[in-house]
Amino acid sequence: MRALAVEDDARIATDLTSALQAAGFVVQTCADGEAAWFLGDTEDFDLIVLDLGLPRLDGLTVLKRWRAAGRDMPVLVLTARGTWSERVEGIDAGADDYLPKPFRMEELVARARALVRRSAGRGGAVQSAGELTLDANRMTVARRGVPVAVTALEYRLLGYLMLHHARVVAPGELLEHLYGDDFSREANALEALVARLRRKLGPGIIGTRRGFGYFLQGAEAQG
Amino acid sequence: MRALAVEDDARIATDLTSALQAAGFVVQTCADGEAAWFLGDTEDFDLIVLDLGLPRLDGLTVLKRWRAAGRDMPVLVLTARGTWSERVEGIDAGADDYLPKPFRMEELVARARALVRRSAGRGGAVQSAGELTLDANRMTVARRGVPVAVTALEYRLLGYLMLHHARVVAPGELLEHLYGDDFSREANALEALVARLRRKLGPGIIGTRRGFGYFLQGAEAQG
DNA sequence: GCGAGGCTGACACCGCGCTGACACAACGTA
DNA sequence: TACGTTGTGTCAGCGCGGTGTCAGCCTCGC
Repeated sequence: MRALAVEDDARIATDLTSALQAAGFVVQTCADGEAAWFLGDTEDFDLIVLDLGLPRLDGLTVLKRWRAAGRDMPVLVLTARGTWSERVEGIDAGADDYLPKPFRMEELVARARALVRRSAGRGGAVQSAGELTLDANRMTVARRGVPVAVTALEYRLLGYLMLHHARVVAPGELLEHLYGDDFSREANALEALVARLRRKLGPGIIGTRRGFGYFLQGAEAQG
Repeated sequence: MRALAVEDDARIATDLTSALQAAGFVVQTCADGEAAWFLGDTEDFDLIVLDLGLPRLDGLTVLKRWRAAGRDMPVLVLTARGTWSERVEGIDAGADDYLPKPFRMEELVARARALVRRSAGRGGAVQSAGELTLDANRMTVARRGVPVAVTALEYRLLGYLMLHHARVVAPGELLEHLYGDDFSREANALEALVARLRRKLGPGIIGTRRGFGYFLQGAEAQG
């Protein structure tokens, strides 16, 4: 974990550094707004602790510029003045958390850890098998990175096959998953669906085991 | 946006509700820990405001149980006692933010909004995706910098889509977060809402994936 | 070579999603 | 209180995309 501590009071800066280091961060410090802005914009930090009262460039301005530039690292703001309107201002400028001086180092560290933990927990719901990639967020399908337009039903079929990509899935099971208890469909509906999908995806994606069912042709080539 | 306010003091609960509603949340309240635990575990909220002093089940316990169950919605904790050790305890239990009583409703709302935005990985009060810009303070919308007059409901729809601008949002989810548990509306209400919004914003902003839902058309047009 | 299971193109149908018109409630105003 | 205004849900209708059905062909396995 890399942390940047922006603080012009040398004593507080020292305390900050040692506290963060004790919590496992690699700490870099800087003492004025211009330098902070440059560092935060050009380098990658897992956390920034930002004092608002800074020489050369105000902390709030620095923060706003980072956010305007699309930098979204967690920023913990420190300020001497503790009025509520100040705090609202800081939060609206894009601060992730706020701590009024004076504060206990234990609390700062706890909040720092919480911020980092939270920002780490953002992942994509993208899964892939073989050449195929499904994006559950955008509901899109791609083969070798080339997007393929699929309908809702086709997507669900692919999703189920990918979920069980290591085995051959029986037509009955697929029908049940796609349509639930509604057995009004003929078995051919599934075959038509697979055919359309194959036309869109090209060969080598959906395989057939005659008499057993369908499977995703991925890493493991089934005879 | 759906918010749950857990607060046993009726007067504070009322104030909370109206403040959050004014900020565009659909608010549900409950007054004891058991009910809060159940609601937070079974339903989907964009934000939970949690008082620690609760009858039947302590707020901290409720929070820990949610986290243990893998529920990761943003939780803003309120407490009467403002000692720093208390705060550390709350944060370690999984709180995303902390506000000691007494507090200003303005600050609570600012923090609430910040939490919600942050949970989607974004910073400031002004957020944009593609050509669209939302200002959470003024509740205004602009396309390419040109302001567009939208109603409260339209704004909330856009806000939710922008919060989840990377994914396709199902109609059911939109209905739930726009109206809460009130299922009196026909699905067509949403379609009408989207239609009106599209007329105001012009084409190329709100996209449809037939069978899936709606999404914000940003830089990336889907395949 | 035969038969059954699987594939495919054509087609029809259905329902999803869009739209304009209307109804009605909430609100401000004269 | 009566009246416009505004916001929003409801309704009916419609176009079209998605999907099931069908008939016929292909192909695998014996």
